[in-house]
Amino acid sequence: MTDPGLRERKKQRTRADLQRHALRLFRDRGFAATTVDDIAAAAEVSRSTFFRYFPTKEDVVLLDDVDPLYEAAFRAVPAGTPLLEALRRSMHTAFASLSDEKRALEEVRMDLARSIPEIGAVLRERNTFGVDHVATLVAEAVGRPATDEDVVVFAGVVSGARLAAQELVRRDPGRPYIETFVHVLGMLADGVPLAEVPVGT
Amino acid sequence: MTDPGLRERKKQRTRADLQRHALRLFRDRGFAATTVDDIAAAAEVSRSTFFRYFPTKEDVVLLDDVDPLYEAAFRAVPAGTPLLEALRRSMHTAFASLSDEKRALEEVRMDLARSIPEIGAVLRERNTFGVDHVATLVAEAVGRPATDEDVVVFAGVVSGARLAAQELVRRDPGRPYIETFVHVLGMLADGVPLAEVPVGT
DNA sequence: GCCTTTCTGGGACTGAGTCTCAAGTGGTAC
DNA sequence: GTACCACTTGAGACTCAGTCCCAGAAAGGC
Repeated sequence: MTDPGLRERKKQRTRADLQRHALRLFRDRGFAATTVDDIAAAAEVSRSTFFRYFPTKEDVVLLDDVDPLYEAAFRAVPAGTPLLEALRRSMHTAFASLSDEKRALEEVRMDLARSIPEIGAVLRERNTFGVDHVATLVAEAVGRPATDEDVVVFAGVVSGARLAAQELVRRDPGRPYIETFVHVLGMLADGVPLAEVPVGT
Repeated sequence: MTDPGLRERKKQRTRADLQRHALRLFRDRGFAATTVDDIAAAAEVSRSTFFRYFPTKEDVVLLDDVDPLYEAAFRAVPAGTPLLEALRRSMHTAFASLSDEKRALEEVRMDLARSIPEIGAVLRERNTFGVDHVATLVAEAVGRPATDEDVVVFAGVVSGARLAAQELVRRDPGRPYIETFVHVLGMLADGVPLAEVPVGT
């Protein structure tokens, strides 16, 4: 927590500049039509520098200081709360604590994730809500190994809930993503919907 | 169903050749170390031709004649079967009906999906078990619109179950993928595991 | 001020993916 | 069989993502 030093501050600023300009360009011209050269030029650094900060063009969308908040909120839920409810509540409180600026950035990221499939895929992969990440978190919370079958399946269901939320937003744009996710998690508390409904006419 | 004609047969053979050689090269040298030129050369066609058959290098892994079988099996489940059980059973029967050759091809595809993240992501995206695809299928089976919230959430859970199965296989290589998936679907019939377990020590 | 460490810019290189055009091959009608 | 049409292929040029390397600039410690 000591003074970061000039060098470190410059790096943080360069990284933030690159992301800011990149997201703006993606939004205005589209992802494919924006080249890395364009982004580097807009941020007034060289192409080389771009790739030093972000391994790929997709990664610039992934830079994220929101995910840690969800995690912290989850760990802060009082002991004794049922697992699914704990997850649902931590999503809610973490999102409520975001600044307007962060929330706007989050919106753009989500838009891109929805409109550009590759980005959506990468985002899901590396996000807080990837299966193995949730499994690790949950394992810690309930005091079981992360290899436990129940833990992994629970984590899978949570990831699935997120996929469902994204799909619902995709079909009804304008619907707020986080609230939808929270809502879906609530639905699952009553068991898997439709599981017992008979198929056929 | 009439005679496909020489032209059509040639195309099918070229497509199959490209996939066969590509998967072999991927397995032997790795995905990144195999260039499209290598694949085209092995299949004795030009680079241009490769891209006429497959839009990207990843897509060559996705060519799939197995998915339709799952779908057909699902539609063939007797009316009245509970939805989750119907899905579980159709997975089982469809996989049992595969020829040894197809099953081996399926193995290689699954290996690649597991070891190369980008492929895994694309596979999940376009697979039979993508959320919107399952939602469409389920909507038809239970006679509800595909936009129904319950339908989408159910579809999300099924996709999540598949993610969990993949994760379990990843942590315990050698475990058969399809059987694991079927097993996970069975677990969900009793509700979401751990949902009510309290968090904290 | 000087020396070391770290960061940047420039340029060369590989490979994916797109496009265009000319030549080849299957289908078909006579 | 042959002549014509539609479709398919091969070749080459081009753009852009991503990697590598090296020389010079900037920051930190003394």
